[in-house]
Amino acid sequence: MEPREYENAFFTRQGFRRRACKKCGEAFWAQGEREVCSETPCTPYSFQGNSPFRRSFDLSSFREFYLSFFEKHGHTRLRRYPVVPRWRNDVMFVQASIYDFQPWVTSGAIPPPANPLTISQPCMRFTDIENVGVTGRHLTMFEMMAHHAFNSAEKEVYWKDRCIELCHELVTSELGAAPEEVSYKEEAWEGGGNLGPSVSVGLRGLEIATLVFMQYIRDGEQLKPMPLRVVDTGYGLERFTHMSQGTPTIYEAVFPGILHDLPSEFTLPEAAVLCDHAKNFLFLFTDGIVPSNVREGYLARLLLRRILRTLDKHPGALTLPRLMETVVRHVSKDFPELAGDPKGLAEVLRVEEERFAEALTRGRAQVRRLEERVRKEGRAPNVDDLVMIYDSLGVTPDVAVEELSTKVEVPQDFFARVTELHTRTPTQGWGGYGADSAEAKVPEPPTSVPATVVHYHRDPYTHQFTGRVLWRSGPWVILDQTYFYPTGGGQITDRGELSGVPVEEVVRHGPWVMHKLTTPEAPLPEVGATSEGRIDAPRRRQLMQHHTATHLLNGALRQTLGPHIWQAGAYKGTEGARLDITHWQALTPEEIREVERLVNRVVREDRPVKSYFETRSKAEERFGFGLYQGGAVPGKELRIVEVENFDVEACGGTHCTRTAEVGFVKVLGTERIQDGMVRLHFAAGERALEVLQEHEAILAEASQKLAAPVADIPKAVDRLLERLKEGHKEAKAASKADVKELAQRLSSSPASSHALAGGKLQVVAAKVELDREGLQALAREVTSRPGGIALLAGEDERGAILFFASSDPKQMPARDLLAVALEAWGGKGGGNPSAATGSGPKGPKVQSALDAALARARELSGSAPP
RNA sequence: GGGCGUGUAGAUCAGCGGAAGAUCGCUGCUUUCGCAAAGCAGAGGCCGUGGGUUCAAAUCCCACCACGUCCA
Repeated sequence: MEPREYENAFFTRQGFRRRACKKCGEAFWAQGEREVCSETPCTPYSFQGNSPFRRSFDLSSFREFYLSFFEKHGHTRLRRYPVVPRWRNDVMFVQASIYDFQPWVTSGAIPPPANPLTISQPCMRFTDIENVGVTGRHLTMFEMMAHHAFNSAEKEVYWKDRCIELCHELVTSELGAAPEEVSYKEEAWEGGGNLGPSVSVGLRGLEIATLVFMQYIRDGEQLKPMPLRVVDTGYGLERFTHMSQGTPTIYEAVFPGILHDLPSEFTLPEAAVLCDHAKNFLFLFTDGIVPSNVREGYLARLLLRRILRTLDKHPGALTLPRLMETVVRHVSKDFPELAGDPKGLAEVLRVEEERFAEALTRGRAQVRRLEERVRKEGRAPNVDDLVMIYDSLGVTPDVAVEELSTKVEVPQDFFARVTELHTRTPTQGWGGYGADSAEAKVPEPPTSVPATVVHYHRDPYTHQFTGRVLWRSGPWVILDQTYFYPTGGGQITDRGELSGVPVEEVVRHGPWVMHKLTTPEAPLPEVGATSEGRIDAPRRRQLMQHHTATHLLNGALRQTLGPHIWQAGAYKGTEGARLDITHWQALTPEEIREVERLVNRVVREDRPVKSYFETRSKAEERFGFGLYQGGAVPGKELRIVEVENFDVEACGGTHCTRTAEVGFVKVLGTERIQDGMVRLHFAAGERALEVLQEHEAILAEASQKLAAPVADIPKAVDRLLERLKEGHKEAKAASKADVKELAQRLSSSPASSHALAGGKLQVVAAKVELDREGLQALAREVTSRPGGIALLAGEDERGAILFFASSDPKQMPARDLLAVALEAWGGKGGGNPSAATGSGPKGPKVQSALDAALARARELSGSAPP
């Protein structure tokens, strides 16, 4: 960034001068004669016990102080957004206040909810998790206070000078810091393909805020100006609070109430982990994260497990539920929603604690076994083993060392070694959202084509209409208006016809709804002429029923299982629909029945389903962020779908206008698609009836085949299985008896039985009609007698098989006998002294192989041939 | 989303190319007034699923499924 990027009217007016820090050499702006910047290490930490501010704040009072300051200066105050950004798929958590407005607002797609605005946004940053409590200032969760302004050609709100002026006024005249102590350090900022100048605000060795001016789009080496210039600021609420109190660490300032209420065993480094992680988990849980072994859920689980390990350091002093109760009591004063699901919270904690205990017991046992295995290899367990133990068993090195009988030093860089094992995947850019595969194939219409007017929201029942053709490219057609619903929000496309030509797919692309004809070359009215549209009505009706049923089911699940239920995904097709929800264990049959009863009761009550547009901020104000069940919806206005007194969601789909139209809802099955997530398959309306009819037909068929009434099918199957098992047993016993008898016959027949070594050995050599398994059973029978030697030949589809076994492997090794036979025969094989097997071609040579083996046996026993 | 680990008797696991094992539990018998215990005998296995390699696969290779775990 060029130095002139930092020049502004405020700096000039107030006599700020640009200079290089005498210590770090970096450029900063300040008043007075400062020679070094005000950040660590150039300026040491110097506010503990000596705050630069006039008064002392806690989190609550500073937040209020900040927000009302900016309100006073023309900003609109916004409520916090969820810490889980369901409106984008490139990040798991909100990590800065600007995330709330990306990508739709920052890209200019929709206007900001207010402009300028101010907010205090809870943010998650898990990178510092190891440092919590250790450094005295790290947290995994903090609130980023911010004031944002979005400047466009139409509306200039404010830019660098006013932004810095507001910041400076807040820190100096409002809070009381000496103006010459504050430094504004230059820092080029870049992220997500955008960049611009930025200053970090330093005071007494602490960076307390960052002011970013997003201004350019990177296009290779070139910088292009952004159409929307964004003032993006971030003020650390916890840091300001810390500074205002001047406490030794940030934790005393941020968690005074919780720290006070903890048992005295837990002092600072450990207590900080408890406070920070519990508070963080509470936000995650409230905003819809359920512990799991992947993605966001894994981090929620990690927090809980770190808490449990910390609690274990003082056994009996404090339990997880008690800790969480304390944290809820304190934190919910400012965020009442955190106390909204005490039952669910208690249940998830119980399940997680149980799972952790199990994992630990299993892990410890496996560590002991691993040590034994390693010992057999003739070495002692080493650090690599510990890394492996942690990585794949989840047993931390300190626990593993307890289990091992030999001492292993855990190196400082242990966790770095673990990280090294995992190859880094490149972080995803901004291209991810909104670009589904269907859209990628769509041709780009010229921008002169007017946006499509859509009617399916207002009127989902009209199936015939006329529209003027505005544009066409191959199979793709844009009309001035349409009733066709394009694929979106988990609801699949409408089908139908345009002027008699079948329409196979409809997609939304930017401002247009594009209809795809099945035949690209089909004749259609000229551009400018009108075309008759006809929508496949039964299909649309089924999709509407499935979509409304999804909302009913979602509402019923939340009512039955608790407010932690969030929609994690959904699909509405014609054959059926599915809904994925966040939940920590599989649904029980009784829970499913209860949900079904509730859903169908709401259907019978024939409640109105209202859909209407509402401004985003008003809707959020009225219904909260639970609106975003289906992910974020673009637009200044949200389309609200409201099932009276039951469920409210922001949704762009086509819906029944009364619940009775859904007809009937049946859950067809559930599965745990991953830890912390349950999928429900269901059907509604006509399709539900069809499915039940299919099931009935299947039952009827089963009933007929079993010759039992439907009600007796389970009993009939039980009997059948019992009989099958008995039959199996009998067959096994019979074949065992057969083999026994065969062995008896062979060994008493002079043609196949040969006494050697003066009768101490009995060789049974014979060709039988048995496969490999049969030969083995027979050989076992022969060798179970003292001195028994089996030289058996049999066959399967692929050829002849030899199976030799010996009860006296020392004198009469089966492998050696087989070797002789193979030589005479030309087959392949091998084995050990007590058993050997070979295979080769069928034919007379098999007999000579047996003869050769028998001759060899005679030699070995010292018996002369007859 | 990616890496690693684990799937063998009801349970916990061993075996890791040559004829499926141990411990606990279960059943029966002996002993006892009865219980516990001991002794003896026995039942119980598609060695996760599907391919492949091999004379021979629980064992080696590939794919999939399930569970666990770590990292983004």
